[in-house]
Amino acid sequence: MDLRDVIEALERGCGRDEWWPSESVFEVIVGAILAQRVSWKNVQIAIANLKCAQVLDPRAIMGLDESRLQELIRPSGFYRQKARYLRTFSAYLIDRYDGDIKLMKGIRTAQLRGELLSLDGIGPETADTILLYALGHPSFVVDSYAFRLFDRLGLGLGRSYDKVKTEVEDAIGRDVRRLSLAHALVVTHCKTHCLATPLCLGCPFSGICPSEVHDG
DNA sequence: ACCCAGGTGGCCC
DNA sequence: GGGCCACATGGG
Repeated sequence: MDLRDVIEALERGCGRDEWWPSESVFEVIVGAILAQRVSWKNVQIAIANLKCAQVLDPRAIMGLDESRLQELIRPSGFYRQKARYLRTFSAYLIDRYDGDIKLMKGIRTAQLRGELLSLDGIGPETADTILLYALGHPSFVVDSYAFRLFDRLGLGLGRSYDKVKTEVEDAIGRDVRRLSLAHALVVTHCKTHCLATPLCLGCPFSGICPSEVHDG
C-alpha cells in the first residue's frame, strides 16, 4: 500500500464535498485564521458576529477598534492573537492588492505562498488553506490528522510539513478538486472512524490498513 | 477536573 | 533541526 492507494481508498469510502462553506473569498480567509487550533463550531460563531456587525471586509476590519474586533471574535479562542492576525492580513491585502482579492489571483502559487508565510499569524497550514480553498491554487493542506493517519498507515513520510505536502501533491497532481477533497477526507475520516472508534465501522481502509490505524 | 479542537510564534539547545 | 511553551474559548 502506498500513498496513492490511501488517497483512492479515501475517495472511494466517503462522498464528502463542499468542505469549506462560505459566502465570500474573504470569509474563507478569515475562517482559515480563526480556525487555528479551535473547533469549527467556535469559528462559525465568530464569523456570524463579524457578519452581524457588517465588518467581514478588510477595510472594515481596519476601521474597528482592536478591543471591538477582539470582542467579536472572542468565541474562536486566542482572540487577542487572532485579532492581530486579521488586522495584519487586512493591512497586507489593502497595501499590496488595494484590498481587492481578485488581484491576488494572477500571482504565481510559490510567490503568493511566500507572501502569505511572511505575515504574522500565517503558517504553512493556514497559507495552504488560503491558497487552496480561498484562491483555488493546487496546494495540499497538511494538518495534524494527515500526519497521524499517514504515520499509522506506515507510509513512512515522517513529520516534515513540506515533505508530506509535496508527496501528496505528486501523488494527486495539480488538481484543485482532488486536493481539496483529499484534505477534507483525511479530516472527516479521522474524526468519524480511525481516531474515534476501535471498530472503525464503514472505514474505507477495511481490508488494506494495519490494525494500528484503529487504535484511536 | 480534566481532555480536546481543521496552529503559530517565540524561545531554547 | 527538534522540543517546549503561551495563547483562550466552548463542548464532552
